[in-house]
Amino acid sequence: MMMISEAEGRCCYSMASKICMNGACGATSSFEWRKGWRLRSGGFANLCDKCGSAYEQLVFCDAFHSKESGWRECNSCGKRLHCGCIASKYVLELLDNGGVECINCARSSGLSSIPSAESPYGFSTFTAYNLGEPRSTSVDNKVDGDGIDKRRFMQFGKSMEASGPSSFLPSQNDDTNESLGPIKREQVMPSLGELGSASFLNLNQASLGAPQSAKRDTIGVNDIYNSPSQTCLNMTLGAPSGSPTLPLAAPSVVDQRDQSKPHSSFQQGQRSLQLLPKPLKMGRNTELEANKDVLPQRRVSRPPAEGRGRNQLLPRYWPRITDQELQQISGDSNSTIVPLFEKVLSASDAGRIGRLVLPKACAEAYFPPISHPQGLPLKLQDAMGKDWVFQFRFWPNNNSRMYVLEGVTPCIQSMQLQAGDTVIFSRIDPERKFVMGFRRASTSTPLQSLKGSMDPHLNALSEHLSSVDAEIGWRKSKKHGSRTNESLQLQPKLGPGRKRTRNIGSKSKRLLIDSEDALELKVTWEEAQDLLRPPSVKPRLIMVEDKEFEEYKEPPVFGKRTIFTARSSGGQDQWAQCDRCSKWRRLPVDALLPLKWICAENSWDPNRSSCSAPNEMSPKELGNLLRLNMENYDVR
DNA sequence: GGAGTGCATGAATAG
DNA sequence: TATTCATGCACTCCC
Repeated sequence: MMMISEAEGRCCYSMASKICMNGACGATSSFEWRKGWRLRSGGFANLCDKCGSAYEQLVFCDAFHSKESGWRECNSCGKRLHCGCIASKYVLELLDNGGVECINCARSSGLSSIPSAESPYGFSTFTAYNLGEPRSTSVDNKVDGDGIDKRRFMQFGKSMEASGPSSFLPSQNDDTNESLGPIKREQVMPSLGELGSASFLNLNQASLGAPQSAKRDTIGVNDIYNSPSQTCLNMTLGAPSGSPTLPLAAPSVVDQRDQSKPHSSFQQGQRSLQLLPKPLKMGRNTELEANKDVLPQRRVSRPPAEGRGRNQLLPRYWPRITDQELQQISGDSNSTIVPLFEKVLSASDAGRIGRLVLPKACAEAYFPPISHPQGLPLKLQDAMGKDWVFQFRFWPNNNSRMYVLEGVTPCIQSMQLQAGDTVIFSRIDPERKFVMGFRRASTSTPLQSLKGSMDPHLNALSEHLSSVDAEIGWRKSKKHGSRTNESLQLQPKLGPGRKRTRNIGSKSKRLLIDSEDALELKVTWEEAQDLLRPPSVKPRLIMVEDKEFEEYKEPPVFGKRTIFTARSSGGQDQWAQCDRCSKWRRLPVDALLPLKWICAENSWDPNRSSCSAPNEMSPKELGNLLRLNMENYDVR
């Protein structure tokens, strides 16, 4: 057994991974390094079970690996330090020129931005090692910017992937080093201070050939944090600008495999699609399908591409965005928009109380870990490009946590959101900026409204989504175009928040809103009116709160949307599109169709009661006709 | 008295 | 059965 270099330190929680030095083997073995453990005088390295070669030890901080991960050389003293996580800010200072200085040099030169206040977490010192040059064993025999064999990381990633996220999230329990047992998310959330200490681990790569070369630099970390409450998490992270602000946390974890295999969000989406459940049913899908040329893809839920424990996210929180949109949004830009999760606003969320309850799994997967109920300020950009700072915090709840964003009322109001609308949390990479889009409940067409944003990417997203909105052909008449005042007026007497909730259905909202099947019915009142085909009996007109309603003895039924055209000779025709072949068929004006209708059901015109029958008009004529009449689209 | 805060409760859901 | 999460509600603060 080989002795790993002497080290001492404390760790929040971390995954120590041993990777076989034998490139042909590449086996990985990992063990958990738990908070409070101290490593002294080796004992971790041993021989690979697979091939007998010595392991190289990597200490792997699960929580905060960033894209800056890698070996960096101090501009001043030349010391090479492993910058493996955000917390390594405290051993490395980013310089304006993109370089780094070790903290000692930075302090000597007065450049260090790291405050000297006492850490509230009681960590006094930790030990950093100058481990010399990391060896390259990468496939291309080249030390890349990370300085760590990418292939190995990929293998490591595979190993991690295979074992699942929870398998490399050891317990954070201070009190015991006993068998880990089931790991609760709560237990693996490091405190800020813990994260600070975690940086040590990323410095602690022992080199087989020269463990004796390790020089010790004792660096105080009792000055890492002033106080958690003073720490504002700017989600615009990763900019190597040398900004003096402390990048105290990453907005989300970037898996090593994600780093080693960079891919666009579109690609992520492609990958994710393989995991998709049944496509989301949307109201009007019949028409949308029939218009494949204008809407090639359905809006489907996709599992988020990254994040701690993303695999545990419930599908209801999967962001719904099409690959086409992602591709176009990503476009030629170097930036990619990574949809993280979305949430349908509850009455509480949208109410004046100003608290938006975050799904626990999402909060823990994508937002910075917090260990104190007071949480952290979290900066997000809204749909208009305006920055907001919310308090991201949690409440203890039944041995668990309840995560909330506090202070969201102004933002919610500025976006004119209400219960039932969907807030979509995304991230723009590589800027790693969190953005908050939304989709109105009043329309199932994409309305992640980001128009007017100062951010070109947001604008691109906005423009695109808006165009998709138009392209979908889900015509909004003028009376539908804006947020439907009528639909709002359905609840005019109800104040915000709780009382309206009763109408929404309280807990049953999960059925009413979140169910993908139910989304088929997720339309505004006015849109619903358009979809209703009242029986051909004369309604009785009644007045409810100054609104005129038609009352029928029999319930209306959903029918297929058709269009009506005026003949030059007078009279009207009704046109319906076959759900199978997409051809338009002329029907009697009084024909009532079921929601799904195909040519074979065209009992009015035997010559066109088959999908193989040609269109009645040339495509051009039909197009003109439809275009003309779409403007006055009359749905019955 | 209204607004804000923090925890408790219990229905819905997942495992 | 455990967990999640929407919401109720008691308490405190402030005008």
